[in-house]
Amino acid sequence: MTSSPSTPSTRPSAYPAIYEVVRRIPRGRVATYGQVATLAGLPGRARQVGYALHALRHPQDDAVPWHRVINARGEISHRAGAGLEDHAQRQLLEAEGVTFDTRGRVDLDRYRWPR
DNA sequence: ATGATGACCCAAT
DNA sequence: GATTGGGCCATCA
Repeated sequence: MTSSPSTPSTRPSAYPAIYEVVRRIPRGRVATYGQVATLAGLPGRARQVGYALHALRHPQDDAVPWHRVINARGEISHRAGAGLEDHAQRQLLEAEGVTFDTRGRVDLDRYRWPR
């Protein structure tokens, strides 16, 4: 792409690499924040991944399936005082065939991507 | 400019 | 298994 002259982060969503990786997660699979960070070339910066995803404002993103990103425990992470809106992520994953155990956790050995 | 927060992670206890 | 403490760095007040 003909060079992008440094593009200083003068505005949010300055993580094209992160969105690119998330976009690459196949349907019915999940990835952890740490994985996305590493795959995006930001090893150890898992927090920035979460921040970047939050910048999406959870719209109906088919372009960036944010719901396929979960934490390293296999659980869904959300802001404190999570309400009913947070259940959306679980429902979206279940709709893709991802199962949750009684504790609300996903079996990462089975659904983690890449394999 | 500093200080506190945060869709996190990991090792040690 | 649960808790504690350190690390990472962009964004907000």
